[in-house]
Amino acid sequence: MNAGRKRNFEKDEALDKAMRVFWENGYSGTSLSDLTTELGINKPSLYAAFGNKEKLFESSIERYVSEYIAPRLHNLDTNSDAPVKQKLKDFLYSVIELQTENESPNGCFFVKSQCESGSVGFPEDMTLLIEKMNVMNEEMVKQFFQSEISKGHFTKDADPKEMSGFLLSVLFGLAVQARSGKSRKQLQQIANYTINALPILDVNG
Amino acid sequence: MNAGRKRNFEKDEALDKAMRVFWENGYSGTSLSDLTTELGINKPSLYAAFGNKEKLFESSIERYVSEYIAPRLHNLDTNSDAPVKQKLKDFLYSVIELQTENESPNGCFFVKSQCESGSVGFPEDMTLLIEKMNVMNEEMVKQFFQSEISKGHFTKDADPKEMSGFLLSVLFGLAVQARSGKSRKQLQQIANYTINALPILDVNG
DNA sequence: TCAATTATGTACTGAACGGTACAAATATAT
DNA sequence: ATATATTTGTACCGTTCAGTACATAATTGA
Repeated sequence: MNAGRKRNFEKDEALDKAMRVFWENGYSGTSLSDLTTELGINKPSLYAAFGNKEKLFESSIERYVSEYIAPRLHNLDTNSDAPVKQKLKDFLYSVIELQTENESPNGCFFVKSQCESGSVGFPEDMTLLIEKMNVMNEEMVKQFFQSEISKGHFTKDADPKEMSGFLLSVLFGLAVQARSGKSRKQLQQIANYTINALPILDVNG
Repeated sequence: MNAGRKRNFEKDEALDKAMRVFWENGYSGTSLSDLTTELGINKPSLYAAFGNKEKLFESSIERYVSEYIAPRLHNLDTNSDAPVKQKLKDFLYSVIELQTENESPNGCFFVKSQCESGSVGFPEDMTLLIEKMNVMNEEMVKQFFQSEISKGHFTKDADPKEMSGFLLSVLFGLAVQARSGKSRKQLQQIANYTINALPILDVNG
């Protein structure tokens, strides 16, 4: 163990709280006072632990993606041998659940950040990071469709790129609607409608 | 004509510029310096003409909706007796054109504001205003589907509420994707895919 | 025990924030 | 001409911003 006084907060807990503050208020909408108040620590501790506001935001969004997005995408790809329809429903419903959970802000932190990126006060590095993560997520969704098509679960002329673009649009749209207060049930209706709109070949043919 | 010195800028032009600044940077991401620099006027003139930052934002979003959104929705409802598919394509394509125009910021000012609303620095009045406008837009899209269903252009079990919720989700999603730099062509593909996913009854039966 | 190391709390920095006071400039009405 | 009304430019207000200096407190290794 190294010498020196012990930190009297859990770094991981603090990061989790910071993520929620940014998720609620965005980067430029969040002040250091907001953060120190919510995290219950003071500025020197925050800077020692996380660098600065920008670095803390980057850590927050990385945490969001690895904790909330990546597992859901991974589950979509590897979720047993359930029918496509069920896989998609599980995936969309779990995203909707996340977007409407009472313990965390409405909507999607990642979508909110995409909307904020490109603004003057939004650091270029953060925009690039978000872009990179977005490409990775797209790739995973595309691979899912590719795999399902190759297994014969979609009509033969189905295009994985088109379908992933379409599904991501709906997902992003759901996030916006969740942010504006739409109920879980309303979003689930949209999800159901979306799934039914895909050219899925039923197990029965 | 009233007495007093003449204003040496066009109020409407200035509002248009302000709208674009907010559209690009959001409410909390825009400072008064950003505004006065871009508008080419100084603060006392801005305050005399538009009240304050909050009022100017409200005027900006009202202008955005009345200038860019409302006409497109109106056109969707009244666009001659073209086939539904064509009406929807015209509508979605014109929205995509707006979201990817080089002369204005990428994405949709309205969607960006919805994502920002609910944040601590975002005035309650503005959130309510946006909510109200959102309900109106939803209503117009729903009425379009209702009307088209009653004309027999959709399958009989089609639900106008579900369909409008779905279409709005895609629209919002397109805005997010436009903001993150997707090309016009990519967005048009998604639009085409969406239209084909709707249970439209072809003119030929 | 005591030097070295790390975290904490307070108090501060210069810059930027939203907003305004006030005098000079410019227009109209009489 | 002159009183009145309105806009403009400058210079300022108090507050908050992100970030830091520094002294004190707590922990370790020797």
